Amino acid sequence: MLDIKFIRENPDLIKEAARKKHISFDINALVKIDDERKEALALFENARAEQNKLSDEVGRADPKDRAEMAEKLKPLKEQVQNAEEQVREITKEWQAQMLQVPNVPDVSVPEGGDDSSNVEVSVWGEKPKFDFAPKDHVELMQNLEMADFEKGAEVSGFRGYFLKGDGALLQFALWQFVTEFFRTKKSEYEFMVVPSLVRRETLLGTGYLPQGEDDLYKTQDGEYLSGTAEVATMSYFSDRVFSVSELPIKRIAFSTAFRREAGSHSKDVKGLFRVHEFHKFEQVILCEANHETSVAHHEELLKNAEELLQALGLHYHTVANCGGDLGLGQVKKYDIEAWVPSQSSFKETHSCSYFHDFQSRRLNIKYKDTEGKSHFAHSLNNTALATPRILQHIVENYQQADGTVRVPGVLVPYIGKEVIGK
RNA sequence: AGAGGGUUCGCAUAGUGGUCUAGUGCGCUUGCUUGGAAAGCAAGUAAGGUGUUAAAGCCUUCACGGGUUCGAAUCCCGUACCUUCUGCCA
Repeated sequence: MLDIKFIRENPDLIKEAARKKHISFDINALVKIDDERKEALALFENARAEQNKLSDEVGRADPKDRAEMAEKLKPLKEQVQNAEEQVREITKEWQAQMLQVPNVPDVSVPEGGDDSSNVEVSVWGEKPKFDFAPKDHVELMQNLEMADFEKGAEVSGFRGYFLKGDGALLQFALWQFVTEFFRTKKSEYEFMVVPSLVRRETLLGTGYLPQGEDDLYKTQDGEYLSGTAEVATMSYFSDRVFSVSELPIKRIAFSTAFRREAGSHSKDVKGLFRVHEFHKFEQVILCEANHETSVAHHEELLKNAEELLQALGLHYHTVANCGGDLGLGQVKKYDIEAWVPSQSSFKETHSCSYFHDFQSRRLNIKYKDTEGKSHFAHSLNNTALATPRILQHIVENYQQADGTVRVPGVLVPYIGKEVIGK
């Protein structure tokens, strides 16, 4: 959500934002309906003021005169009701359109319609060299009895999986590793375990709805299963007014995550990369409403994720996502993609975005500055670690000729062995 | 899941149809007082919209959404949430 005043004052910015994000949005229609809304509002407010005044007079009058006076006000009542109805209808349409307004992407966001236009901004590490044909993670993990995909599909459905034995242990090890990482090295991030079962408002607030309806599971009671801990974590702070001294607020939140993956039927159909149910540690920051502050925290979130991947010894690169690959509310996004030998390509492990006040307007998250003036906070988030996805990267990069898998050094203490499969 | 109770200005409360323009206490801010503080006294103490050079004014908000009425915090209906009891349950 953007400020309607800002939208009206900067129509060209909004048009340019829609173009760059490859979203169709008619700003003229919005301005027109906003004019109508103001007009209807003025009409209603004037009628209401008149009604308030006259009704008040009835109240002050001698009781025996009241009935007669009240009778005369009946036409006015009808007028007020009509005016109010008018406002209600226009506002409904106005709100629907306001939810479609794209946030303005940063000038540094590359042009492009989809992820093929994302631009590499940095690379870390090198491709592992194999003197044998590397296997994919499905084969490796099945051979090592770390996962069962057949039974997964049978029990859970398409994209279902079981982790077992060392596969399950590896996931737990990653959770412990990332927990220790934040506890000891990033202690300003407070831990949270947050719900995945969330109400519609939370998804509207974070910007996943109304556009992402198809990607979300919904319960028969009307709640949704969230696709990321960001949703509940951000919503935790909704309707709050912070003092500026409390900012920035940093959280590392864990939850199960659910995604329908509608429209991805032919993509990544095998294995752990794209599943319906997974777990994620998510970094979330709320900070002062200042572009430079947002950018600084964006870089910080990126760096945290990079430190984790470096500790795990995974070769990765970072891309700046192009306009068409940004969500409605995102100002800028970096994806981190780590190397997958079986596909000779980088595959996403992290997604790092900032939103300016797009989310906090919808969620009503404010703070008061030192002068007591209130502002909507800025928000940002980045994956810290998502499992089981990253198991693919680990087992493939750490595989050996005999089909065994070395355990990254930082995980050895949590698994109690250096090689899986011996 | 069923039955009951509840939701009011930061907190606690008052308020069952018309000066509620939401009272009071606490808290907070400022001033007076004081050597300084406390106490006391006084004043102030929400958010959003509209409007304006600025303001005044006006509108909305007593969980949310409808309704009744000239007029709703107050009456009616629905929903959400909290809570108690019962049921179920890891």
